[in-house]
Formats: sequence, structure tokens, C-alpha cells
Amino acid sequence: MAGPPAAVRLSEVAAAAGVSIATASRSLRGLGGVSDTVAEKVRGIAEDLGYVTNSYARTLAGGSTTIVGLILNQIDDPYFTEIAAGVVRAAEDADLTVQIGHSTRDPHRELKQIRSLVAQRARAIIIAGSGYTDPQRELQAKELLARYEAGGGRAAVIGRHFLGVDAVQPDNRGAAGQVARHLVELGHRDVVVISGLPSLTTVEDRQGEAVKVLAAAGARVTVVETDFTGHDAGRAALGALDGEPRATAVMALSDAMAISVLTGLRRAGVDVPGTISVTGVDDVPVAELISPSLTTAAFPLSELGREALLLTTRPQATRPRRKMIPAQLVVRESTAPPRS
Amino acid sequence: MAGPPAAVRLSEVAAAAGVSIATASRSLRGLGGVSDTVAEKVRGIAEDLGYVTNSYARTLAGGSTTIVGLILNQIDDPYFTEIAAGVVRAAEDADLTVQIGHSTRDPHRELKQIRSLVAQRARAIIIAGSGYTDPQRELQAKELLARYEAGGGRAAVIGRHFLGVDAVQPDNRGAAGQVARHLVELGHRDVVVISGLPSLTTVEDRQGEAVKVLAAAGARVTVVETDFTGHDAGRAALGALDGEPRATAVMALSDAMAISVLTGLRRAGVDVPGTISVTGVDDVPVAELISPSLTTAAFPLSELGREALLLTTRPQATRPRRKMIPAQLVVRESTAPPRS
DNA sequence: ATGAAAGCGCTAACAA
DNA sequence: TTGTTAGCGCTTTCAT
Repeated sequence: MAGPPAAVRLSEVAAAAGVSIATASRSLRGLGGVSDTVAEKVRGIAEDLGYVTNSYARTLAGGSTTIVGLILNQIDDPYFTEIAAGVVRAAEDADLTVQIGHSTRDPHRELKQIRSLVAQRARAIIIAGSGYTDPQRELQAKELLARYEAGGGRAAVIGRHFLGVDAVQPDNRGAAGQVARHLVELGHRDVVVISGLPSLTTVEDRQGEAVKVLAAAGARVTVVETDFTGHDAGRAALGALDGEPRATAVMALSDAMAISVLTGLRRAGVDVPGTISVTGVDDVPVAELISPSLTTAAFPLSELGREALLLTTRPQATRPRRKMIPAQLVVRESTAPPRS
Repeated sequence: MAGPPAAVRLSEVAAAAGVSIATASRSLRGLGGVSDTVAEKVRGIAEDLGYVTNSYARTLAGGSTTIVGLILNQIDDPYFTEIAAGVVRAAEDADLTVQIGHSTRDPHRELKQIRSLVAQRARAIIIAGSGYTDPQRELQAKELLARYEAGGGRAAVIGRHFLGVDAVQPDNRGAAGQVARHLVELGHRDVVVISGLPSLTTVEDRQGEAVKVLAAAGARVTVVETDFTGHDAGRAALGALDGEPRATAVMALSDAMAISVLTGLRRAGVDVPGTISVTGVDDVPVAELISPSLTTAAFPLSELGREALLLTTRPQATRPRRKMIPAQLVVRESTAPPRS
């Protein structure tokens, strides 16, 4: 595995510019102590030569890394890919590169990913996805991240976690509340709520608010738990509607589940929204494209990612920051007043 | 900002074990040439001390990286996220980590990404997305990759590129041919083809085969060029149908464009497939969910990514490998015989 | 304002 | 089998 150096080195840039590598280094990093003329010249030459800093050498020599680790619950779920897109774009604007891992919602995998990132001296670690309602479950990760930040690293989460780091929090309660109120205003008083794993904070928040709003309006509420991935939401909804023949609406606590419900109802020949109204939460891109298009509460997903990245570029605050991101109700074709 | 955590160094492990750092290094990497007793002892001490290899030092010293770079044309397009999912999963199976960048189809950005990856000593570089029909346009990237591979790196592309490296090639001609034949068999003889930038090999291949098959069947073909992202495909299709009132089908050369066409037709009140049949290519997950569901040619997208990753784990062959991946026609609701 | 030189922690010849 | 040593490419004092 020998061969010609595959990358342009700082020494080559320096030589081409007729200066020492120290001066070249200063010029490239805009450090001052270098005449503007020289600095400008060096930058031009570096550009022409296609010079890129060797991050290993830089890091080893005491410089900082440009790696940002991003840990996703699920790599092929639009909710997460939208967030990832936001992170990647913001990172590139900040000259950072993103390393992606996925945890499949498995705490062990998540820990392993964090350790690997710490060992890589990643400049920042971003964890996207729901937290767990049981703080105990996140204890190890929390300790790991605390040590990491004490050592100069930066961490941020997207969602409500108990990880003691900066957080971008989609307003899940608000989102669920808006959708529930929409159903109430349409006149629905008998609603099936398709929920997910109660161990996830996202589920807890959305379900809590949904049930609260619906109950406050005097509606009958049937909650059905599924695995929150949408795989069995359609079947679950059909089962619930069998048991609750008077129900006029299905409120799924995520778009992924709502889409599964829509598919299930279509196959069963149930008219949406004529017979049953259906709603989701998140507003993934598909929500607008399916038919009937989905009434849901929209989160600016890629902005969630962007905000998280930005948080990690600011110095650590004395107490973890919380940036709440509001949802916005989007009424589309899947909801209508209940048939009378 | 505190300094880096007091990381345990190899020299400390060596000292504690009473051996040289060379022996310690060999022991830890299981390299042989070390007595089992010593090796075992060193490993135990390293474990006790919580030693973790400094990957920067290791890489700088000539050791190998575990980073695989993945350059995507577009980070938030389902076509690419599916591919990315395949790469990430296969990488994790091989204990590799994936670094994602996106080029926005801009050759300059792409070059920058490649350079960055080369500088990072990525073990492999995977480029996903269409190549350019003008080989000149890829010349710089080709040189860069050649030097990279000469230096021991591995590269692979997904799509037909002129980059001189291993390639996973979705059979774009075959895919377009199958869809075109499907339309012909249904009886369509007046078809609008929504195409993309002619500078992309994917577009060239799909359009060439589509037009060939349709023309061979004696059909009238109207080709409309768009930007291949789907942003203006809907508008373009409506315009073309205005000019070609006898057209009975719109064949979009990608699902992204087909979905845009479907949306445009729905807004214009055109019945699909009653009045106009619509087809796509790719079979992104949404294709099955929209309504009417989309007739298209399916590529196993995440497998494309997986195959590319696997190619990079094998040693370089004397000539670049080409792995052709066939498409499969999926007939859904968006196509029907033309109304007579 | 610029340069020389000492490492950063590790791997990989080469010696012993 | 083990140790010695020369870098990897860069940042950073310390001189000039």
C-alpha cells in the first residue's frame, strides 16, 4: 500500500509560495502576523493546488478536529433524513464534516457510537431521536457526554433527552394539541389515538397532550399502542375501529404511522375523510404527496438539524440550552367533519 | 474550555508493562512477533488503564483509517437516502464509519469533497449519482481518484461515470426500456417524455432507450427537458400536453419528476390514468404511497449502496469492475390503456 | 513579519 | 522476540 503522496501538503504550498511552512500555516488560517500580500498569495496558491489540510496531522499537532458526529435512530426514515440534511448543510457552511451512525433505537449501539466519536476526538456529537422516559436508561450516555464536554467537546440532542447537554426540542405537546383541537373543532367526539412505545419521551408528550385536549372536549378516546415505526399501525387502527365502530377519526402520533393507517383503510375500502378522518404529526415530505394528502402538524425538520449543529458551534453554556421549535398545523385532505 | 481529557498514551501502557512501545503496539494489534505471555499482559494493562488508540496519530503514522466517504448528489432526495442507508448499514457490518458529503451536482463541490476525503485518508470513497456525458468534466476527479487509489485508497461510483474506478451501475437503459414497452403494450402511441439535463449520463441512457423503444413501436414522442430534480416537471408536463393534446401518456425519467407530474395533473383536474397515464423510474418508497400509486421500474436502491461498499472492501482489480444492477417493472395504478 | 525547530502519539522499517 | 529510531504533516513556541 505504498505509492505517491495522494494529497498536496502544506510544505508544497509553502515552497510554491516561497515561504516557510509556518508562514503558510498562518496565512491559511488567517492568523495575523503575516503581511496581507503574502497571506493572499499563499491562499491563492493553496487554492490552485487544491490543498486540503490533513486533519490527522492538524489534530495531532494540537489543532482541533472538524468532525461532527451525528447519531440517528433510523437511517432510512424521512423524519431523520430530513434532519440529517439540515445538519450536513449547516456543517458544510461551517467547514465541518459529518459522520453518520445509526442506533436503531438500541441504547447499546448508541453508547458504542458515542464512544467511537469520542475516540475520534469529534468536535461535536449530535444525537437525533426521541429520548427515553426512564432517565436511568440514559445514565451511561449522560456520563460519557459529560466527560466529553469537560474535555472540550460539544454535544447536542434533538428531542427531549435527559442527557444534560444542549437540546433542540420539537414542541411535541404543542403539535399534538393543535391536531387534537383541529379534530375537536371539526366536531369529532370519538377518536382512536394510534400511539407508540410509551418509553419514548416523544410518545409520552404527544399522547399526553392529545388525550388531554380530546378529553377536555368531552370526546371518547381509545389509545392503541404500536411500535412507533408504522409497521403495524394500519393493522392496529383497523382492529381498534372494529372495536369502536362509532369512532370518526384516527389520530396517529406520527406521519409514519398515519401513512400506514391510510394504507390500511384504503385496502379495507374505508373512505377517508368521508367515513374516517386521519391525522399525523411531523409533516414529512410524503404527507403532502399521498392521497388523500395528510392533515398533520409540521415541524421544520431540516431546521431542527441546522439548529442543533449551530448550538454545537457555540461555546458550552453554564446550563444546557433548550431551543424549543414550534409546530404548525397543516390542514389537508384527510380530515373532514364526521358524517352525521 | 478545558484541555483534552488526560488520554492514556501507548508509551504509558508500554512503561507499565515494562516493554517498548513497539512491542506494546504489536501486542495491542495482535501482530505476532510477540510472545503470547507479553502480548496478553500488555492487553490486560491497556484495558486496566482504559487505553484507546489515538486514531490521528495512528493514521498519520501510516496506519489505516476506518472512514468511508460517501458523496451524494443530493442529501434530501429519497433516491440518495436509500442508497446511503445501504452504504451505512453495510459499513457498520464491516466496522467502518461513513462520512457523508453532498455535491449538489456541482463538480467543484464534488472535487472539494474528494480532496477532503483524500486528506482524511478515508479508506474508501463512494460517489453516488449520475455521471456527466462529457468525460472532460470528470477529468480532474478522475486524476484525483487515480492518485488516491495508487496510494492505496479504494473508490467506487454508483452510476455510469468516467472515473476509472469500480462501478455499480443501475441498468438505466433497461429500466427505461421496460417502462416504454409497458406503455406500448397498453396501446399508447403518443407519449410525452419528461427528461432531465442531457449532460447527465443517467438522463442520456434513460432517454435514449425510451425514445428508441417508443419510436420503434411507431409512437409519436415529444421530449421535454427539465432540471431532473422534479421542481418544474409538473409545469413542463402540463405545457407539453397543451401542445400535444393527443398525447395519452407522460413518461417521466425519474420518480421525482413523475410525482411532480402527478401533482400537476391533479391540480389541473386531469384524470390519471383515465385521461393520461404516468410513469416514473427508480421506485422510491413514495411511489407506492401516492395516489394513484406510480407505475415505475424498480431499482433495489439500498442494495446499490451495499454493493458499492462491498466493492471497496475488496482489493483493487486490474481493470475497474462493473456491477450491473437490473431494474424490474412495477405496474401500479397510474397506467392504463389510452381511452379510445 | 518571517523562519527554524521541537514535538503531537503512533507505525514501521531496521537492528539487535 | 524485542528494541531503536525515523518519520507521518501540522501547530506552535522561540528566534531572528
